[in-house]
Amino acid sequence: MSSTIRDVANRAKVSPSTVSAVLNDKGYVHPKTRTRVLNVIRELNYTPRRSARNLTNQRSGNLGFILNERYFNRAEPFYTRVFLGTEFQARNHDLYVLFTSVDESYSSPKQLPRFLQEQNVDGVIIAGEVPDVLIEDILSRDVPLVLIDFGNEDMNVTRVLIDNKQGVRLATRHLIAQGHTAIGFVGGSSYHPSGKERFRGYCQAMGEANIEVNKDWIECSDIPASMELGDFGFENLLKRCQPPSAVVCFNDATAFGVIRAARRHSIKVPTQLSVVGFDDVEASSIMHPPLTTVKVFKEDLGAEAVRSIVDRIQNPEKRPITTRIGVELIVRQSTEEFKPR
Amino acid sequence: MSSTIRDVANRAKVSPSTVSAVLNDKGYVHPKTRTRVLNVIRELNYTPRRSARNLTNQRSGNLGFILNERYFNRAEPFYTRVFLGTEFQARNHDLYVLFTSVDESYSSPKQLPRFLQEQNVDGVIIAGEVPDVLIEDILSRDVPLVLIDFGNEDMNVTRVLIDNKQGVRLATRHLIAQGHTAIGFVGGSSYHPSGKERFRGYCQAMGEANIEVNKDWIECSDIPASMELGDFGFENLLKRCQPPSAVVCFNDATAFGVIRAARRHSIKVPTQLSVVGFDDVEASSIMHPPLTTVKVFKEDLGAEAVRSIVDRIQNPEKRPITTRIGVELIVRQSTEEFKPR
DNA sequence: TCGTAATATCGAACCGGTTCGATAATTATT
DNA sequence: AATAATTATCGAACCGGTTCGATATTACGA
Repeated sequence: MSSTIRDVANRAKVSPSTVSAVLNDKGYVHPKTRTRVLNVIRELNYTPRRSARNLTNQRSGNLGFILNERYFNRAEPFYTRVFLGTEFQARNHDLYVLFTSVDESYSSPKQLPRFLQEQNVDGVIIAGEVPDVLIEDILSRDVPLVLIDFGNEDMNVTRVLIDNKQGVRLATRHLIAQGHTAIGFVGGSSYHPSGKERFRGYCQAMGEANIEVNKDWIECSDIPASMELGDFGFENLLKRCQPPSAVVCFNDATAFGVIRAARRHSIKVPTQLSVVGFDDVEASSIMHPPLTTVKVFKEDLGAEAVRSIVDRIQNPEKRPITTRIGVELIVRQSTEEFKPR
Repeated sequence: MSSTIRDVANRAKVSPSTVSAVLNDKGYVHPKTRTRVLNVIRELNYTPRRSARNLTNQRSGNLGFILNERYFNRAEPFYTRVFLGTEFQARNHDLYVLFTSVDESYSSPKQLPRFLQEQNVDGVIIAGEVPDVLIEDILSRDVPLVLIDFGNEDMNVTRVLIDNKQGVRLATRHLIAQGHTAIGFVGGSSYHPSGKERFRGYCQAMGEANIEVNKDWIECSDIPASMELGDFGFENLLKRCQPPSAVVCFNDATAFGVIRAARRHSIKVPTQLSVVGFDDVEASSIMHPPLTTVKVFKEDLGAEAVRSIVDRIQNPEKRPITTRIGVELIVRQSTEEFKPR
């Protein structure tokens, strides 16, 4: 067995409490004693055991990261990166991140993630959409909670959001600057707050440029954001009207779907149709043509969520706040200057 | 504060040890007492605290999952899924998975992941290539270890591997069945064991069909498996000879690179060049044309690794074993019948 | 009916840290 | 020089479980 604090204490001829004081920089320790203890610590290659620390400190040293089963199964590259961001930042706070998924059908506290039942987390980060009941159940247990890319004002929860409106505004303005005026929008239901915001960004940019929005160009269905959403959406749009010269999409997956549908109709991207996405997932730069998109700093979302949750753990009395993470337009080759036919 | 085992004990008029016996199905407990205790447990909504259990049980209840920083930064969709597989299986064993990355430049035990220093894991899973020293350092600490898709025979470590040879054999045979004979191979260095095995699978399939392998068709460079590998590799190949009619690639990323290079040279995929990948990452089905590839059951790799590590934890004396996870050929549209020009 | 075995429950000790009040030693104050 | 304040160290108790030997009760066999 490896050494304990008492081994160190014996060897350094002090009491365990003194060793503890050295380890945690607490109370009075004579400099001479301190170095003596530190030397023994080095000699024995001693590190306090996590499980022991956790028990006395009445904390678990873990953060929970919850993802909707739907995203989980798809291994959504977006949320994966968000998770990596939390993991990275958690190290700075001497915390670990426990990952789990929660089912769409969540309805009772009995289905709460294991780490909550076992009080094995000091706080929880939820990424993306989950059932509202889950959020309520967590809040009612007085576990610090932070939502990433989800939640609304009246939930009274700390949130870390994407600057959706600004992102789509940038994307739309980019198309306008390229001479496009017939600009469509393919998005999802307005249930998810991001959906609403992104649509607003589109409207705002169009308004700012005094371009009238043709309702036929707008396609919002209730399917979750995905390739299918883009594919069916654009297909639907084509049933109604002539294709616009450019389309703003809810996210990259949607854009891939739009491009697929366009290809089916022999509409060339970007020559006949400019397409812009949102997120900048890995595939976007691999695709042909590489996708013009709004880059979301996914790791930053995660990192900021950890910062927020640590703040909430330390100051539980503080009111919940909302942080927005900036975005950046990445111009690639799925958009080009409008050429009248 | 939430209730403890003593609260339950008091309420049920038994001693804590009896409650513990009920919880763990150990020793003799009268059925009547058992139900009484169980009722109180339900009433108080009691769940034993993880940190307390961990301390007495002298275990952490955690598994460590280590990924090379290189893969980590790219959020490799492959290893992400492997991780998800471990997480999922870990639940069945009442374990949590702690994720971390380790730097390419690892050289000293001081750089060991935090969870090892703090003895916060009962076993470690390493996915993909890492510095050999890291493996040695972990083994020398007597921490159960399982490697996924890495390691060789003389390492004497439990491994979970992909059936690489069979996979590439299937892929190559598929091309041969389509009438191709000029079949190239674009792979990486033979340092990674998978690289070697996949190349062997190609050679074997060619041999079995009595097709002579033209060395010019084979391109192996030392770049890590990536789009660049495929791009440069195919570019190099074209400098040497006429393009083959089909190419087997080390993995999907490599295949994407080959397709990019082919496009640059106006070689149409699949009309003029059939391309087959390996892994079946998400992007492969999104691409145009959708990639024919060898599907690796990534979650199974992770799940099997957890099963192996649990086995190693419980039977440390057992000799390390190697498991192979099967593969499946997924035919999409990046390959088609050979048409002589 | 007695002795032994099986059943049932308990209390104390322990896991490896941290905390905090008690105490001792040193220094400052007047 | 006596007292107060500061510095330094310690020991015991505690966190919330589990373990295990001791003890009490019941069942069984001869």
